[in-house]
Amino acid sequence: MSPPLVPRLIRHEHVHILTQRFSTGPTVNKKSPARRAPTESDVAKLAGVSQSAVSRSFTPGASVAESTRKKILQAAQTLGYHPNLMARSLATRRSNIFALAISDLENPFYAQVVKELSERLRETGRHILLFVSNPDRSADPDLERVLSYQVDALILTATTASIELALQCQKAGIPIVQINRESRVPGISTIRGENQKAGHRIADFMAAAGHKRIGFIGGTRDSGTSRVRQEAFVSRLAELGISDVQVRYGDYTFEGAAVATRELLSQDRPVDALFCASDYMAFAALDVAKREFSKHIPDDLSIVGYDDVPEAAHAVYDLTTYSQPAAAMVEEAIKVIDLMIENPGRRAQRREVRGELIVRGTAKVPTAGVVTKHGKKIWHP
Amino acid sequence: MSPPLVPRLIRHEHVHILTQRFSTGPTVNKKSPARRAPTESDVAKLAGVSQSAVSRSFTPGASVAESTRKKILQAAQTLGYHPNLMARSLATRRSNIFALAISDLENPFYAQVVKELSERLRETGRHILLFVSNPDRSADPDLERVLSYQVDALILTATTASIELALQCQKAGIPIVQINRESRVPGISTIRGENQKAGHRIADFMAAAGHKRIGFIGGTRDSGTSRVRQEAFVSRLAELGISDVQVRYGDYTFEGAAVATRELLSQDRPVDALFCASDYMAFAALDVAKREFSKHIPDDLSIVGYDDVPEAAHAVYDLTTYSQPAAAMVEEAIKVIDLMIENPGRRAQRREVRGELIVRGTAKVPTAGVVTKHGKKIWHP
DNA sequence: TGGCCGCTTGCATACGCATGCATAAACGCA
DNA sequence: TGCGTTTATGCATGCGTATGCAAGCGGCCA
Repeated sequence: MSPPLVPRLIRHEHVHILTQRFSTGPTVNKKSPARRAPTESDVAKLAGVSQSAVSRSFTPGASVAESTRKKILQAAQTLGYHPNLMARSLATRRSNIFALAISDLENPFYAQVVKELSERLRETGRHILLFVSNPDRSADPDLERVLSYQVDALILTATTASIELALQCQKAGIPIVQINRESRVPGISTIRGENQKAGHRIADFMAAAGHKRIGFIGGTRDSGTSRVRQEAFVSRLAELGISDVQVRYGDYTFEGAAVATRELLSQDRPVDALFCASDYMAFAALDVAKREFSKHIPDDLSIVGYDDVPEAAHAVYDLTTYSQPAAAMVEEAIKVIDLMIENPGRRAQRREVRGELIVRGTAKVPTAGVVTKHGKKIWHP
Repeated sequence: MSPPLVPRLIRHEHVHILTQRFSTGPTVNKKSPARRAPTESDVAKLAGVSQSAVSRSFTPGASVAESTRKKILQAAQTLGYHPNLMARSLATRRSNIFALAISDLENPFYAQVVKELSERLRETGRHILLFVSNPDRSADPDLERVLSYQVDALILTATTASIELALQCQKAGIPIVQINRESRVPGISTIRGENQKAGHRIADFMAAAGHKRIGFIGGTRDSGTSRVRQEAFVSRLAELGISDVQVRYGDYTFEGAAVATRELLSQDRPVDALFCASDYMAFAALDVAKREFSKHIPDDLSIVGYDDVPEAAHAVYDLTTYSQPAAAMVEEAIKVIDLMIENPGRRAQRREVRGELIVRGTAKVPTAGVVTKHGKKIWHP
């Protein structure tokens, strides 16, 4: 069964991979790479205490003498012990894992949401189990799995979840929060920006700047967020006597927005102001307008975005936009979740996070109404 | 040793009920929202079989009669049973969770890596536990936690891991793979693009197009990937008689690259060709060059990026770049990991994923060497 | 000195699932 | 019909941690 030593060594030198193959087999055993991880019992043995003492040493607020805890931590250190969170979750029925379902990762706003969420959760020792879904496919079959992983909560953003899933989660006691969505699924809490107010404000802003022929580039046709912004925008413009509003959809994609912009600028009487339902799409619009239509911004065309992603402040974009602070939204989301975890019977919440119309260089500015707040110029008539 | 059967059952019932009481809150109890999730035992009881039969029904390849499996699945269905993956992980010592450590989410390349990885893993029933790290802080304290979650593997990208962490993981039998990094930490497998070849190729390309005064915008100063590209690029240019190469660092950020570009274009004799170590930085360079310096691209200035992110193909950028296919890299990474999981003794692997110099509109094209491959124009002299 | 109290510690068991082993059932073949 | 063989099922136990309960221990006061 075990070949003589010399051939094996020779083989090792020559055929690297082959020797490696044998390393797990029953013959070779030089340094047992898959040693099992130390457990609390191992630590206990080394420290001369019981397993429960070790457990308590790792449980904040548990009753252990300082002296023995020290001894135990010492032993744990030398063994390289790390608590097994799977086992802990089993016992405590709490995983400290949040599921995050998302689809639009290329959009910097959502990248920021992920980042902020990860940061905030880490502060409290929790982590993210990621579900990236395809925007054109239902995320449901995937999300069913959150019921198997015993996640403590489910956060949805740029994704849909069916009512059935919501019900199942509710039955399982898993709080659900959606960020930046308007849909009102019972049992799902909602954190959103002030979509309606923003629509109104931007309409006022453009009208006050003297624009007459205005365009709107929405996200997808079934996006509630986009719809609310659009409706508020269009209706307020109508109140102001501007009823000729061109609407296109960019599907929240870069290329889609570029196409929409081309359409809006290729008409006989092209628009002279454009509200895009996301900064990401506004960037595309900006590029198309400047490069393909040689528009001078903002003299020939005003562009306003939505989100105020970090890139919007960069000199190359300098985008006028309505802010929707990802950090604040994430914080609210976590607050709501913690509330729901503490208090399971609680009803779903709806919260709105405030934003401002940030005045930068891509849109004509009305003569009045610009004020400075926290170092930023905002329009607040 | 074993107490009579009846008392044990009673006690069991008591604990059970108490837990329930507390979990719903002691006061209200109208519709018990936090009902405990059904377990295999519950399903077993309903189906009139043993718990192990249920377990086997959910284990592919286990020995169960088709008739009873059907009965069991039926019972599971009516109870709304979902296997508890924490418990399963405990028992099998496999979580089907991969840890992904990442920092540069705003860079579309990494967004794509996340997306592809998520997609591929889902196909085999695995998921991502996300660790977003701050680029200017060591990810280590955070990554220690991967040892607590019993992840099956650790994937690093746009992040560093210390040798200590690598050793700990190795001891725990957790494979580590880094994507798009050049550092040679023993025990960490590596998937990378052809950084060196790319540096050479782009140097040849620019020289052949007649450029004389050339710039390079690297990532961070300590990025191995960037360094390899730079060294290959600079040394090949030197061989070709071009020794005047300006080097700046954009820290892989948009704004950083914009600043670097301004420097390179503000000089007395500004560069006429620019190689950026990532597309994301190239976008910034493009904008600065066009908007702030009114450069006509590519007549006044050639810009070449690296990565070939989806945006690079968009009409508004139309960026000439060296490709580094995220999907292929992710696939290799998973292959390597699966190999290491199957075969724990295995040595770390280093694999290189091929790319091409994709010819688009932001750089002057040499008279010879352009061929079409898979519908893309590439430079292959 | 005796008794009470508070702090530590260990014991036993539960968490939900997987799996080796033994047993029972079904089947095939002569 | 009888026996060997395969297949299906249940039992018992283990995975690593948390925690209620009881016992031990020391201190403090009367």
